[in-house]
Amino acid sequence: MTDHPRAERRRGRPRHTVLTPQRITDAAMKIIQARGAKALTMAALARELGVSVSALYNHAPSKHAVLLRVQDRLNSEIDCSGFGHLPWDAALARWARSYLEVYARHVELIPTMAVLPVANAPHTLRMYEAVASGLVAAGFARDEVVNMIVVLESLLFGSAYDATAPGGLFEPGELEELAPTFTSAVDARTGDPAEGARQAFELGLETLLDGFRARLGA
Amino acid sequence: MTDHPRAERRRGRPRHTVLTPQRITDAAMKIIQARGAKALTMAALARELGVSVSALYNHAPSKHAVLLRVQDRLNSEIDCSGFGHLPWDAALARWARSYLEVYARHVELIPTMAVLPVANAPHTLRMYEAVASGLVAAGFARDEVVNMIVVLESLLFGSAYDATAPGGLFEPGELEELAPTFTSAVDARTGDPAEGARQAFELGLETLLDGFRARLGA
DNA sequence: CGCATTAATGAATCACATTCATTTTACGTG
DNA sequence: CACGTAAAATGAATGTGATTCATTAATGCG
Repeated sequence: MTDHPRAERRRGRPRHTVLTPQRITDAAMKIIQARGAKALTMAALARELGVSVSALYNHAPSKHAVLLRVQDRLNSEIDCSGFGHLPWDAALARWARSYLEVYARHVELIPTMAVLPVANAPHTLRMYEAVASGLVAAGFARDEVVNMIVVLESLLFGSAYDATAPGGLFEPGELEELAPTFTSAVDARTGDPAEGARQAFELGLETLLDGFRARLGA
Repeated sequence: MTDHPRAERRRGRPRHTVLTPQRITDAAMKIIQARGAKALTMAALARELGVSVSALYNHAPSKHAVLLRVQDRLNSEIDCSGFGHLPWDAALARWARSYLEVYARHVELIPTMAVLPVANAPHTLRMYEAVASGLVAAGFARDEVVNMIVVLESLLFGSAYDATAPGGLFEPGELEELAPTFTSAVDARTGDPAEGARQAFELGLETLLDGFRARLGA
């Protein structure tokens, strides 16, 4: 009983080998990827890690805190590689498309994520730094940069919602005759909801990029 | 016992006088306005109406259904009066600003609202009809109209989130030195978070309107 | 009047997050 | 090596909400 079977390799401070922020986040991501965000309960997380539920609360003050770490992990997947290599608008477009892709996979997290403070989220901060310095280097005014990011993120979150909305989000149903023009506009849209959402996103993105380019000239 | 004390005025089908969709929605709105969306529980709703919780389930299949009715009520407050009177872009701007105003008052509802199907929501449908016919009358292609609406709504929901986000959404905290450019961009922003959000919304709105005008020319 | 339908009720049930008192474990020190 | 301490882990509550269900009351219709 003086030594235990597993995990006593490296000297120094092994301490808690099971419940580390890393592993908790790993397990949370695993659950989300396998069974969706709804399946991420503290009980499921504990089971995944082979500990009791209450043990988690020694390492994370709340489920919300766990979600913040998950978000930072997610944000690290967003492609910021364009900034510094491509022209600012191409880099921004790549970033936005990648961002959409990541979040469209986890729409249920958006309500949590969208209100999340940036503090103590290193990957998130690194991402914003890449975008902000790309834009500043391109010549945008410092006080515009954050607003540009907010606008693009808004478009993005909205499109991500739309992308995974249950098929007939815009189907007027029985009240069709109340809204003939709108109904015909909906019918004129493409059938695949994900494709429709992507088109809306592209419309918004390109329109915004045009506007930003124009603004940079002035 | 052949007649009861209250509410037996009009002939025809008075039936259930207490729990009608109207009154349930009224009570829900009252609670939300008084104590916020978090306070809207089935228990609170039942208490407000003076009935038991389970009684509600005879008139609404779920809380979600109640929220859908609330949303339709909210949407009826959005100002669509510009369409038909003003130029399309002015009408669209008025609509979008009013929309933002309404939802910025109830951010907690957005996650529910944003995924809500339009079917069986008469006011919502009336609103979309006004916008869609305004745009079609202005000369936009039918298959663009819905995407334009989606884009504006995305911007709008995003800004509404941002508008009520806890003060330092973008404050980098301890990790400031990781993101110097971003930090200075955040500092260059206006102090009041609601004002900052409004500015972001205006930036997006005006940029989009410019783009839409250009698109109409081509 | 009697029956069928609809409303309303209170008492479960279920799913979660979170708290707490207590025990277990690990580790450095005397 | 024993021991004390602090961190880690535990299981058993607790609390909050939504939702279900069997039962009872009322109401309108033939």
